[in-house]
Amino acid sequence: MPERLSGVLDVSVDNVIFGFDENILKVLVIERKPFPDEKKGMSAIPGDLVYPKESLDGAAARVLKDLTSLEGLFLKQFHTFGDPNRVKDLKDQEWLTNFRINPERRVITIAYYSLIKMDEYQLLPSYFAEKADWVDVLEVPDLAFDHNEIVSKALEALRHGLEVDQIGFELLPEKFTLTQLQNLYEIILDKKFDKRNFRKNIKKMEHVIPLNEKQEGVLHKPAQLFKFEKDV
Amino acid sequence: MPERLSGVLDVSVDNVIFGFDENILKVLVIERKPFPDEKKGMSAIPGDLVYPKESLDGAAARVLKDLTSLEGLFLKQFHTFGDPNRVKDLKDQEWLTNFRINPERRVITIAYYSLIKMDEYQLLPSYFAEKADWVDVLEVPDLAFDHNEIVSKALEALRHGLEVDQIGFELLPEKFTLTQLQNLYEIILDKKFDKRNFRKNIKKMEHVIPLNEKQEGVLHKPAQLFKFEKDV
DNA sequence: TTTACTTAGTGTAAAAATAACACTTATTAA
DNA sequence: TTAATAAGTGTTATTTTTACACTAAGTAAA
Repeated sequence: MPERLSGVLDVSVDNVIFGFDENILKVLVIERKPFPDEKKGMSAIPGDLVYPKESLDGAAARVLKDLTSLEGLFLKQFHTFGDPNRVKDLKDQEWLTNFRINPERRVITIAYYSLIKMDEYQLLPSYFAEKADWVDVLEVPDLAFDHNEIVSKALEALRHGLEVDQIGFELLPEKFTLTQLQNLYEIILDKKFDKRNFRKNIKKMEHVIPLNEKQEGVLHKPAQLFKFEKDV
Repeated sequence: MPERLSGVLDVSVDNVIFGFDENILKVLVIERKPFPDEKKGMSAIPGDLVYPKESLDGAAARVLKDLTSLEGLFLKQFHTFGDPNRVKDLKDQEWLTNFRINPERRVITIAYYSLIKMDEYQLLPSYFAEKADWVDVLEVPDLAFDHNEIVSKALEALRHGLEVDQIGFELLPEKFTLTQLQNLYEIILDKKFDKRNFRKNIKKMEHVIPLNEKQEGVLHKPAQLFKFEKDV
């Protein structure tokens, strides 16, 4: 009978939150409290251990709320990371010693991503996080553990998800213009589209519905507004 | 400071192994040893707890080998299942009581799938598995825990993977005919293709290489053989 | 009231990809 | 020689994708 072990691994969730704004795509990183002899805490993405009785999706939502105050996001699981040597850095080990009951214990982590409109949410750092901040997706700093790898896999998953699952509409104002929508696609996919062809494609989507309203307060020809209808 | 718990979850891996044969797609299920008062052990897909020092991919491979003797498969992680109530069935609980050190402990499981040629592998059940058998993918029996859900998600992932990642060529003999290849696609995707159009598409794939050889021993016009070249 | 500025909005033609379709060919066995 | 079987092959119509440039509607300033 093979060796049988129990309870020697910890399970965490980590969230890669992408923030979208008219012109840019960012990632949410938190900064840990520094140690007494440190200038600046290490940066990381918001994640923490899963409680014994909660679902993974639930844990992801709770942890995110605890660390950043963000709630109500659509969090999509995309990969589980479990390299036994995920914690290579000395600083990371030190941090674990201070904040975990079993710092030496191996942790596997289930990673989620989400995409939100930056300006609709306020980031309020918590007990654990010195601050929570947006960083450009192309200039992600050195992060704790294997978080840089997690972020880059999340970006792949996000791009894939935008095309396949039509995530993304949540990011726009309730009433949006086609130019705003095109912007969103271009920024996330890092790719330009032809205006006319883009609009032709959108017109095929049944859940993008034209409204009898126009943009107001702009100093040029006002655009028609559209809304997104979830269930068709 | 929020409650912080450690070591209260177990981590397992589960493998959904699809077996392909000229005409059919099957799934590998194992049958557990029955209890003394049972006629027949419950069926399940091969999975077990992860050891403290092994990678997840490594655990998936080891567990699979232990339970079925299959080795050297390409195992692809596709989802992690962690519902706190994964174990609903009374029989499942009973089984855990007999075979796990901490039977009441919640288990999250990282699921993998693979696809192999059935006739190239021999299934040898192990200590834990009464037998290991192939069942038609359309007639999967009631399985332990949430294994039915895992299998159906795996099938989705497989179909997606066949088109996107060109998994699938491992399934064919080293030298194969285009009809065999078409068969494989048709069975896995459960969909018919036009012979001529299919062949046109294959000719675009640089890694499918025609050989100067023909099929032998068939009682009809022998087909040209092709091979699959991994790195282009 | 005219002009300048800004972004919205629109159609067409060429090119590429996909879909539909049926007969001839090479081999073996009787 | 014939019958049986699966292999192999091209063309045309349809659909999808791409490339491309001017006019329209509103605001603000002269």
